[in-house]
Formats: sequence, structure tokens, C-alpha cells
Amino acid sequence: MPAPRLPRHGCVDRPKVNDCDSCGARALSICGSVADSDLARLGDLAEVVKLAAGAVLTREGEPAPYVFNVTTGSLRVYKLLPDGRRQIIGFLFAGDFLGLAIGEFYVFSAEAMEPTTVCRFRKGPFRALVESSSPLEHMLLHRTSHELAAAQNQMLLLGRKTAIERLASFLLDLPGHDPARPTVPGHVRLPMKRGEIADYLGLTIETVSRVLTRMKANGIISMPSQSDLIVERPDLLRAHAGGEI
Amino acid sequence: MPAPRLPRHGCVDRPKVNDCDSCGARALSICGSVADSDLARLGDLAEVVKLAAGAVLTREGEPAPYVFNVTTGSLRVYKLLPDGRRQIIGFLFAGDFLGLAIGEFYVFSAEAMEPTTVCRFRKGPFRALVESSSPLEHMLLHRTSHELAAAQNQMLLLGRKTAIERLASFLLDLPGHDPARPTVPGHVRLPMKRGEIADYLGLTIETVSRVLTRMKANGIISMPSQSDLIVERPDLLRAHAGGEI
DNA sequence: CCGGCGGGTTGAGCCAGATCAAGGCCAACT
DNA sequence: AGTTGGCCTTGATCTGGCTCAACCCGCCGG
Repeated sequence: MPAPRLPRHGCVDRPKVNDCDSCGARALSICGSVADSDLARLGDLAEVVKLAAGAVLTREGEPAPYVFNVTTGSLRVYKLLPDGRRQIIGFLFAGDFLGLAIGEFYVFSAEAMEPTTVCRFRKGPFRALVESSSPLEHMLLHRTSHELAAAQNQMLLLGRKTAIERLASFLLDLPGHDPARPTVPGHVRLPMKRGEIADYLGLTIETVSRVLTRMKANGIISMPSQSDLIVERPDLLRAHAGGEI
Repeated sequence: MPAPRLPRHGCVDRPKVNDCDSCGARALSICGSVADSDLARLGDLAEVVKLAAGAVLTREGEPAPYVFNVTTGSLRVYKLLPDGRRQIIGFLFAGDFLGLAIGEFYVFSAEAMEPTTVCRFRKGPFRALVESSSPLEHMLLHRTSHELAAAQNQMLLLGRKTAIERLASFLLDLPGHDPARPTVPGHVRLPMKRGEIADYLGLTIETVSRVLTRMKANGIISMPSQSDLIVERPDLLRAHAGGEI
């Protein structure tokens, strides 16, 4: 039997001073908002971590020395109940920031959904830099409040929407989230598996599957492959999503 | 038939320069983190609004000129679906801040649950002040990330917990939230009605009622009155809450 | 003292979505 | 080509919580 070899924390590149200038995610991320002088300091703090698909970045309950910035790929971020029930609280893509709300311990787990690279920063020095750089702090506040608004929408979804409404809302929201893949309108990539969609929407795998087949049957969507979806009738999809008031 | 006379926005006291020094909520709120010079500017911006029980502070979808800070009383903040289903996204108490995540329009409605006073600020000048006051911005970021963490816990609750677990978690969380009423340990005041608890926990009134009677029958809680609750067996309550991993 | 009204509780039955179980599809190995 | 394993789909059945409908209780006004 081969030894298990899931990388525990991924491998770390260590040319301590990083080339933020050439980072593809810079424009998307908090790094885009700092002046050159601060960018150099940020680069000094950063360690590039490469994650294989499925690799663990943080585990809920463990000490939390780092905060992260996703540069390529994608992460699933989730919480667990003692008996294993899982709620995915978000999918992160290039440019997304992870770790603000943490105290001494991580309050969520994060894993790569595909080959992924992140910049990680020691919390202490990062906080110090933030406090000394107003534009950086401003950017973080801006992003955090948007994340909060998104979380509140998700509460509405989880607390009050039906299965069909959840899937419809999900499919309408997804495209905006993966800047690395600006797709043709109507085309939605599903980098996550059915089980992840289910755990994000508070449903089961079977229900997700059934709802998607029903949508196919109704001509609302079509699926060239299991992870590629085309919205054939955006109007119907929007109608099903029962959007805001 | 008497004319309806629910105050639409409550009444506004206008001694334009407010006495923040004597404000009971100052220590609890963002105002506690600003230097005296900035506090004066904050006071100039503030308008005190008094709300009767049930009065509307903001309505989802309407233009959003203000942000708010609760000084006394409590608010329910919620989102609606077109057919009237409601998700309460939070209860606010003295010291809590409302309105960061808003763009041009409110994305939630807020109503007083009891006689309540809030300070309101025009968004533009408030933002300007925030950008010029690093401690204020820092405080806002701190609070917003905590709110985000709370929202993520609520997602876990709404997506994956059973009715009993939801109520148990709720009863354990509540006491921490109303600083104006530091109660004896084990005693929980329920300033909200059953329907509001239900809409906060993604349940129905009937289920909330049934679960509470079941808890009474099991000796976990007792209820001297409909809005006063005593946790008789915190251990059992915690066991039912199925806390974090 | 009565009636109405706004909560809250309780019961009976139902249903959306969970659970349990069986296959199907496809890519990676042997 | 056959086998294995991961993922997805589909069907049959079950059930937690919802819906519908009484009913209760305390409060207020007449």
C-alpha cells in the first residue's frame, strides 16, 4: 500500500523578496491598492505557497499564524460540525483574501480545489503593515464589507430559499467570482464537485443532481460536460432565483 | 377608522452639535475609538433619531443616504423575498453599527424592536471622516470582520443544523449581544417575538414554540414569562448546540 | 363583565428534501 | 480488454419541519 502523500501545507518557494510587480493577481487583490514603497514591504513579508488539488491550507481549530492572498487557482472554505456535517462558507479565487476574522485559531478550514498558489503573510507583521498603510486598510475594509453583504445574501438563501431557488441563485452568482476565467456570457464553469455545491447551498448531492436535471429538462440550462454549464434561458433562471425584493 | 401613524423615520433631534461625551453607548461603539478632535467632528455629523417600537429605519431597495449607530434599544435587520418570506440577518443593540456594506441603496430593512435611539450620519461626510481617521477605520475593520465571522457561523447554523441545534445555539449566543442588559448568568431576555426568532433561525413560529416546550419538558430551560428564559442545564444546552468541531 | 385582538401553544396531516440503495459513466491502471 | 474507483444520476422510501387549523391566555377598551 502506498504511503498517503497529500501535501499537508503545500511547498513554499523562498526567494524571500517576491516579485509582486509581475504577479498576475496584483490588480485583482489588495496588493493592487498599495503604493510602491508599501508594495516592497508587502513583498518582503510574502511567502509563496503552492498547493496541489486537495491540499489543506488551514484547519479549523488549529493555531493561526498566517493570513493569505490567493494568486491562482481556487479554494473551498468551510466549517464542520462534530459529526462531520459540512457547510462551505465560500469559494475563493485569484485576488481573494483570507484570514481577517481570525483570532488565535482558524475558525474555518481551507483546501485547494485545483492546483493553487497563495501568498501567505505572518499575521503580526501583516497587521503592522496594515496599520501603517491607510490605503491598504481602506481596501481591506471595502472588501470585508462586501464579503459581509455576500454572507447576508447567503443567509437569506440558506434560511428561506427552496432547492430550485438556491441552485438558480448560485448559477447566477458564480460567473462574477472567478476573474481568472472571464467566460463567454451564458457559459458557467463549475470548478467544484456536486458535493461541494451541495454543502455550499445547504442541500444534499442528490438534490443538487435532481434539480440540475430538472433544469435541463426544462431547457433552462444545458451541460456540455459535468463541469461546464450553459444558461440557455437566463430569464427563466432569474425568475426561479426569486431575487431580492 | 383612525389614520395609520407608525412613524416612518422617527423624529430627529437637532441640536446639531451633539454631546457625545455623555453618550451612554460611546464606550460600546465606534465612537469610543476616536480622539477628542475627531469626536467633535463626529458629533457635528450626527443626528439623533428616536424610534418608537416597530418604527422603520431603513427599507430594502430604497436610496441609502445614511449610516447608523445604535445608542439605546434594539433593531431587527432583515431581507425579504418577493413573496414575503423574511430572513432576519441580525439583531442590533446599543453600540452596534449599521450600514457599512451599502452602496447607493439599502440592501436590508431595519426596524426598532422597542423604543430605540440611533445616531445617523450622512454617508459622504462619514466616509470622509473615516478616511481621515485611521483609528476609526481600524475600529470599523475590526468590527466588520467580527460580524463576518458571526455571519459565517450563522451560515453553518442555517445550512446544516437541526431545529433543536439552532435554538440551543441561539440561546447560548444571545446573552453576549445586549450590553445594555448585563443579566445574571443563566438568565436570558428575549426582546424579540417568536416570529422573529423563527425568521432569524430559518424555522417557523410553530417549530420554535415546539422546540422550546420540548426543552422545558426536558428540564433544560424554564420560562418565567414569554420573554424571560432561564437556562437550567447549560451543559445539556451546549450538548444540543453541537458547537464547533 | 364581556368581546376582540395579538401573541403563543398544540394537534393532525402533508410534503420538500433527506436517506438509502442501485446503477451508470469515464478515466486510470493492470 | 477488463477492473477499479471516483463521481454522478436515478429510483424508492422516510421524515423533520412546514402547513393548516384549533385553541388558549392575558390585555385592553367599552
